[in-house]
Amino acid sequence: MKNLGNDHVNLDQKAYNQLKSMILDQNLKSGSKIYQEKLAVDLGISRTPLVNALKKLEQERLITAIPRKGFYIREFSKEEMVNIFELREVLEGLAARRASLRITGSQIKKLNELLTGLKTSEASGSVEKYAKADRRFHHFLIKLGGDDLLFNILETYSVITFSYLVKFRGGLVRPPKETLPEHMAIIEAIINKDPETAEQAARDHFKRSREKLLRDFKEESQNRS
Amino acid sequence: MKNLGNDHVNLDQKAYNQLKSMILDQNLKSGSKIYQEKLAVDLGISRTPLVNALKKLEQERLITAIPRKGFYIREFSKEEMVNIFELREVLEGLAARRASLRITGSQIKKLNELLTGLKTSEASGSVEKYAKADRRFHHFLIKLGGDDLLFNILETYSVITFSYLVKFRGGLVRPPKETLPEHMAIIEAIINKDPETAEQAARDHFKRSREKLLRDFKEESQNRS
DNA sequence: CATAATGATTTTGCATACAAAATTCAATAT
DNA sequence: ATATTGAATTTTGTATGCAAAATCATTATG
Repeated sequence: MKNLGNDHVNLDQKAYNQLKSMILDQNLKSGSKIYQEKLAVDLGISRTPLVNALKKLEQERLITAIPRKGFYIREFSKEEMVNIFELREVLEGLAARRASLRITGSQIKKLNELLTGLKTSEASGSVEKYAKADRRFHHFLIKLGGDDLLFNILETYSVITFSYLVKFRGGLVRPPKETLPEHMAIIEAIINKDPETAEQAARDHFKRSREKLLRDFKEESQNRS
Repeated sequence: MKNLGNDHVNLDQKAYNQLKSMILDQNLKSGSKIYQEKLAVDLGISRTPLVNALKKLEQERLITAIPRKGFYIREFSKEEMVNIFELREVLEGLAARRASLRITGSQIKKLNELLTGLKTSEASGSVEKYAKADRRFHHFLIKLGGDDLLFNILETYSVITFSYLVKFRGGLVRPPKETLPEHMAIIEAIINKDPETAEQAARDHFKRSREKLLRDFKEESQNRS
């Protein structure tokens, strides 16, 4: 029944993981307030580890804390999303550069498999499938090129991007037809172990998405007036 | 109506600030263990807000947590420092780019004042003074070009860099004579509102420091064998 | 002697208690 | 009907209590 023995289960971590999925799955809706006592009971823990997890997520910006009022699921503004794309532009550029310098044979194989995944899901016409393959690709890229530090930062911002896109865009900023060649360019440069090209390709990819997002936002606000 | 009555002092925040200065001033020496009960009493608070502050500093990487063992003041390896410089290279590059696009007249004035500060302290021959002016300059730069997000990340890593350099290098990676012209180039590009040049100048600055650091580390390990 | 075993002490992880602040809600005044 | 007040209730911030794990000191064993 209970997990006795040496492997100690850390409640902070457990709460953190659960909350994170709940936020991403929209089980906790953005803008809504956290009722600590109730949520703690729901999760089967006390307020202590719950609040620890909330504070951690606050630092990751998935949650907002208002002193003496409580914790709220974060809502991201358009400006913030553009800023996050700008950040990912330079950081994932760095990850691509580093990846090209470090990649091994088996990792090249894995990268090619991910590319195949992107291609077949593009061909299948399912945007959702492509979005998933896209996330897998970026995740592998930052794992490849990121040390602990870089990986942690990028992972956080990828999660935010993802949660925003799923909610407001159906998962993608631009159509697969447009981004597939860009993904191929990044992969190619990494496999060729060409750091400059890899960084530039990754940056271009994000820059285009950021610019598209910005255009869409402008258009939106025009249509509204 | 303003949210008045806000003289509420948050113990988490208080503990966080105090711990951070204690770490930077080497009052808590790197590698040493935190004795929660004792430290809490010293700070005049209970373990709860102390542990909250420790967890926050853990996320900022100034502290390491080992489950079931405790919190320890972090020691930075050489590899990590090089990685941090790499990060700052792309992030402060971004900050410089953004700064050049947004800078106002009064900020230009301030920037020129900081430049004067760098020049006079270089002329004075005091490395310590120059190191301080250097920090003020970088701090202003990331404030200028950083949105909330970018500023927070950069601030954290600047603090780490600073604490490392003070401990192991007397405050600087390279002599003022070498870095002063680079600082001037960054400032000039920002004032000229030239984003590409500003980003490149900031990146070059960090790249050179990173390479110098790397060379020194290599030399060190050779001398040791 | 070194090392293993044992018991005592300290420390951590977590739940809980409780005062102070915030919020809700009913009652009353405008 | 709306605004105001002021209990009653909820929620937060923080301290404290306590079991389980880790560490330390001491003695026992090869």
